[in-house]
Amino acid sequence: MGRAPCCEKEGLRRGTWSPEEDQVLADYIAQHGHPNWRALPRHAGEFGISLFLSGRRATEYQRMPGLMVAVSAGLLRCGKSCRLRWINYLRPDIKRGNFTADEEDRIIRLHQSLGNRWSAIAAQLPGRTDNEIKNVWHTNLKKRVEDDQKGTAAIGGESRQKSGKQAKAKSATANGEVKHEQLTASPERSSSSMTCSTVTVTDSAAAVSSSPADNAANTSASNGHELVKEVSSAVVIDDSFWSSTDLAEVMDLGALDTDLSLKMSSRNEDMEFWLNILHEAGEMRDLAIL
DNA sequence: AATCCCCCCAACCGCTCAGTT
DNA sequence: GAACTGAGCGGTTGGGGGGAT
Repeated sequence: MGRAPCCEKEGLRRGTWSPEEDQVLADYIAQHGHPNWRALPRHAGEFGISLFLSGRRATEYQRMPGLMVAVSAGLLRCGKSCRLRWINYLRPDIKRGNFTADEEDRIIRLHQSLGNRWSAIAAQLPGRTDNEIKNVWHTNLKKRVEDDQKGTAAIGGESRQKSGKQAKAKSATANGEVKHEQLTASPERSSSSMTCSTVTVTDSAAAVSSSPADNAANTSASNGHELVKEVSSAVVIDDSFWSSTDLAEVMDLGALDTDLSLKMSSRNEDMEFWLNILHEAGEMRDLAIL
């Protein structure tokens, strides 16, 4: 008997995750964890709706219309895709940015002893994912090792440096000029393990937050491609903040500004507007599933 | 300025393994 | 022990950015 697919393929989104999807997923996992990846996409959608109805994500929903669609439709992703996105991208403890020379050397040594067991190698490098290590091996380290084995020391030394193209891209992120694709729901995405890191949030996201935790909640939850475009003035959060703060705590939805619901209550017209969108999006979901 | 081409990396696919019924 | 499910792992791919021409 053939193995059943991990999920229904029809109606599911593929490809790059949108910031809205990231937020739905991160919100849900921060609150509920991920006991069951298979069921997570549906539950995440339901949870997102409850957030909307409670007004806890008022600002985000107003700023990101796509978020409502993403939420109301549920996460139209298979559980496997959600798991991968979380593990490789959204997890709070992921260290982003360049691999240090020490990390690269460790990867090479570990690869010599462990082979292509990327998860085992990743376990020895806190903050690094197996996928990331696998990528850096195939794009950089493998060639370096091969060159070294050929005895071409000069090339080997050269290969330690990123290619000019890559180096430029990385330096851009180190300067806080986060590229469209490279901004992720993980703040460290824009940081380097060797350099400073910055986190940018929009004015609106910062405006509704009265505490550092709230700021972080908005930052963690609302960063995304579109948000970068929208940045008019950045709020910079130091690396130390992220390293000392647990995302689950940061994203404790109960800790969000309690005045938010009051703010929402003064926007009954907006609520009605969004409920209409919710309704329409629900119909869209039904169509997608069909 | 336009086009080509290389390279990076996020994400998908298919498989295995472990747990459950 | 068989059947099935879900999680995790490693290989692979394709989109897109950016340098080269």
